[in-house]
Amino acid sequence: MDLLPGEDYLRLIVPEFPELLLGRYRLLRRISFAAPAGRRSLAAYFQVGEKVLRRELEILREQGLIYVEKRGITLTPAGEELVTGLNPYLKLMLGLNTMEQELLKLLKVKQVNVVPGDLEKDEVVLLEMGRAAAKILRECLKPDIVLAVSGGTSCAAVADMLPDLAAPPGITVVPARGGLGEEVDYQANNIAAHVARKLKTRYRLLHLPDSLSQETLEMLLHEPKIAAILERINSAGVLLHGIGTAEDMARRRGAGEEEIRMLQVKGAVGEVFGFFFNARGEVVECIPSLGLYLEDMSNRVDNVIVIAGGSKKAEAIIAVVGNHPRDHLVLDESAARKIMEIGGIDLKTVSTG
Amino acid sequence: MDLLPGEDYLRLIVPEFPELLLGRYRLLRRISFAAPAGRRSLAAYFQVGEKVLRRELEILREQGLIYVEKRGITLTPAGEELVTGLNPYLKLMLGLNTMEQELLKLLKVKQVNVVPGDLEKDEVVLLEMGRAAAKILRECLKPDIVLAVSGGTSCAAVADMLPDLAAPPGITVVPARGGLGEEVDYQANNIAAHVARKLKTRYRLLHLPDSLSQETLEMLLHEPKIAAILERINSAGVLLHGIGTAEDMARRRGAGEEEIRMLQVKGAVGEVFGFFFNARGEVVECIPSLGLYLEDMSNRVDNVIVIAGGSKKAEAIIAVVGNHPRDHLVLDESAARKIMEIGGIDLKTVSTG
DNA sequence: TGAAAATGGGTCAAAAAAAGTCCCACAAGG
DNA sequence: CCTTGTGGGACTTTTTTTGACCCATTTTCA
Repeated sequence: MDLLPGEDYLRLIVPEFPELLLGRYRLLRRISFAAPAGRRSLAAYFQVGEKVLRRELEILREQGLIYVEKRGITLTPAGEELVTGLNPYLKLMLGLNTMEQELLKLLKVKQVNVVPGDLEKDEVVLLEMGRAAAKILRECLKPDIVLAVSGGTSCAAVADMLPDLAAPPGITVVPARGGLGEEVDYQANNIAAHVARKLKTRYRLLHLPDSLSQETLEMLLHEPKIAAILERINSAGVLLHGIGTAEDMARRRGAGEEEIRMLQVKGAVGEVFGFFFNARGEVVECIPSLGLYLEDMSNRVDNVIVIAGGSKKAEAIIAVVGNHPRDHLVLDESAARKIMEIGGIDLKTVSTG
Repeated sequence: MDLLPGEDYLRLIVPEFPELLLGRYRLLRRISFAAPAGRRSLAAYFQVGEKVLRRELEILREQGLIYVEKRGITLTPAGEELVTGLNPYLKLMLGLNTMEQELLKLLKVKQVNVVPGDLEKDEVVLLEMGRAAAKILRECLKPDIVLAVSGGTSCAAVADMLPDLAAPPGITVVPARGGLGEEVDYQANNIAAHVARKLKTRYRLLHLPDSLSQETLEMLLHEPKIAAILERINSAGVLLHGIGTAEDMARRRGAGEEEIRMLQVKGAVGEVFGFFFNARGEVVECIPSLGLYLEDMSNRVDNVIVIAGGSKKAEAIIAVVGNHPRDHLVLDESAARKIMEIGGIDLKTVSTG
């Protein structure tokens, strides 16, 4: 008779517990980000009847976790504390801790952080991931280093969730690579600036037109100002980047059907600031631009933080993080599960909606 | 924002959880002791509709915790493991651990063990207490010592729950005191024999008629055989005894109304093998008999284990254990709560039915 | 400033789930 | 062999849940 962890006992004897816990946690989390949230909008968000939501809210109100006022629903201080403080226990309950252990073995990474939920079903998960990555990022920052950030919604979320508290002095924030044809909100330049503002430190941008020819790039490379910035970028001590699926990123950057088919033929599954990888982690294509030289990056950058979520990115994450050493990986539960599935490891844990 | 223990978080966000957990735990515990148990008899036991119980059983069956067969309901191995293994987590959840801490401060005792539930409402609790005390008892046993046990239902439960596994060699089990007019099943002699059989060791009994005069006792004292046994008893290295309320014990031993009124006048609240105590722990009356000399007992006995349950015994427990050093105290949740209430300490914990 | 939209609260009927109450076939024990 | 207790099934009644409203108020945006 070996003693299982108490969480397993709880799940055995009260099987409806994870459902209740998760449902309310997601509700509180949503309120936390969407406050003041309306009853109807919440019901619409969770695709659930208005009355069932009302009952849940009633319970939360009785527990003193939410204020429910004319203007909407807000978290009480107790609710705020709960939604942040519950996280480690929730991870334990969902078996995410053991999942993190497994991912450590599976990938070339020193630390894994799985946040509960599915980014594709609940956008709040992205912000939670951002919060987690932001915490790690702050711990990596040391005086006088260069922090390089990539574009994408994930990194934007990190910037959003960074508390605006001054970082160690002398830090410079730069984009990892410039001119990749992203939407402006998710451009590396924009995010670098955003992060720098939050950290109350300086930044340097790399403004490049999209899709330049190789010759033009060569010429730009000799421009003193650009060369100076590139040098800064390539002396980065911390790198924060997201990972995209090859197809999505190609489309988002305006590739034609022909190019996408070429990528498929070449076996591209993942993308990191303009470089496309196949499943073995080899660069099979890249968008012409300037920035970090990916080839030997892992040797020079002290801390590489990767953030990516959603089950559709599982393959891409394996391709990149499974073949290139990284220090920190932040992902969501659905991506983690998918990676485990592809990796042939199955855990008997509760599934999250 | 201080981090509360996770259990408090769980109670906040899923307030119906303790109810579910406790209900099913009690159900499993009952099945464990009453197996094979019938659906109707269980419903009658818990004073609950047959259908509600049927639904609970359905859930437990789905979880693989019970076998439900024609002959009745039995625990599966998983169920057995759960009902024993869940205990520490349950105590944590109910705040019994903190309660134990408080009782340690309040009473003169080195170790406290509070078992969940109310002995007066659920007889199974007595057996759980017996199990807990039995475990402690075994740990106290060393070769060649004398173990003295008192009478009462609580000590009988300890004997019942002792696994019949050979104890260290040379142990002698004796009754703490003889001839107190108890019902035969709960007489110290009987329990001593029962315990000895379980421990596969020898025992010596002290057969005395009830209610003897002081002169007769003096004479018996000089009988060589009796003197020899008394010497054994007073060399006890381990003492296990229960505690009774003064009134109950007086009645059970056939006292008249007049005597009971006298006890009340003298302020007797508790009783330990024939000695009646007032609230300050002073002996105010005793049933004439032979056995352990209570006065200096605490000086000579290495380990004194006390077992008592039920809220009505709270006063008696305080009187005895609050004034005389004891080593181990096993009690039930209801007694513990009542003691805390009398002691002026209120914990905000969930109440158990 | 004013209208439109969104808020919580309340109500009421329909629907679903739960609960109470049987009876039945079967197995065990005296 | 019969009595007693067992689980399972079926049925009705009751309770709860749910969905779909409307209302008064507040907020928001033009």
